[in-house]
Amino acid sequence: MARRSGVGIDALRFYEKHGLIEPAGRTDSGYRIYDRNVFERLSFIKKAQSVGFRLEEIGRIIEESSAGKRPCKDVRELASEKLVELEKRIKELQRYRRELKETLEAWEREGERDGYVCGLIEGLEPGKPRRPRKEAR
Amino acid sequence: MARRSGVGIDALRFYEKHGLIEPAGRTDSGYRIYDRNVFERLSFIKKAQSVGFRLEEIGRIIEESSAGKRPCKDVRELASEKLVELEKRIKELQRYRRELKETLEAWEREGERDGYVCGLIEGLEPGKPRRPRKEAR
DNA sequence: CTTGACTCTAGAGTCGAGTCCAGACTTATA
DNA sequence: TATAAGTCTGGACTCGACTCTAGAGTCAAG
Repeated sequence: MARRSGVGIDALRFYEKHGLIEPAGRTDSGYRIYDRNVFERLSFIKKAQSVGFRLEEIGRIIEESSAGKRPCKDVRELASEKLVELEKRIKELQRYRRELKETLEAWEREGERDGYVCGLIEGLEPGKPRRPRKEAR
Repeated sequence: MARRSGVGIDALRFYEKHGLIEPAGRTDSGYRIYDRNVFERLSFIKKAQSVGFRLEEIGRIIEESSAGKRPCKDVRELASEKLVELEKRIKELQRYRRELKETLEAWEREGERDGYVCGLIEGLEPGKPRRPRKEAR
């Protein structure tokens, strides 16, 4: 399943531990048996992640769904929130991009500038710190 | 200094521990004395962070700078890399936004859809997982 | 029957940028 | 002088989504 889904064996077990998936059964020797449901579940998880849901949220959605509720209402609310967050984040990053680009261009035009450490950076307008993240692989 | 710079006393000490700042001295009782240099250093750090440098990179820049080298060349290289990363990241997020928005609009038009867990999400095209980050405060 | 490639488990480690803690001390105010 | 509020230290903890480790068991091919 790890090979076919491209999810990574440890990730699979991690999902299981957190209630996101459940193998269909075990062999006599204890090996997990996965079926098509799990494959679909994984694809669901990937898609949900790709639009910004955290695993914990995905877990809640799945839970409600198997409890018979239609999770779509909650999903929609969650998704609207995600959208707002996403737009904020994009604006922020675009601001950084603009600043960085302008700075690089100014550098091209002017050569090195004097500054406390490096005029390149000191010439920037003050900005809020940004917390970079590790990228998905 | 924490109050005037808006940096947070623990962050200040964290920077010190990692060689990014250095108090000008100590009082008899051991209290740190900060001066204008530190204030400027902090402002440098904030700006560098805001365009995507990690503390470790900022540290290297400062180090080279105090070793007498002009770090601007390295900074420019680093900055170009940052710009590329930033643009990649923005494109990615824009894709997520588009997908999420379309999905939400489709939901508005069609009402709930059937799906394995929630048609809302299953209707999406496959996408790479995204690792959400904790936002800067 | 051995070798190598796989799986199992529980639990620890990773990344980045801090934040929080306890327990001891210092400084300012009433 | 008592109290409140600040600071000192070193180290542990946080977040999210994995990833890695060790040590043991299993499976297919030669």
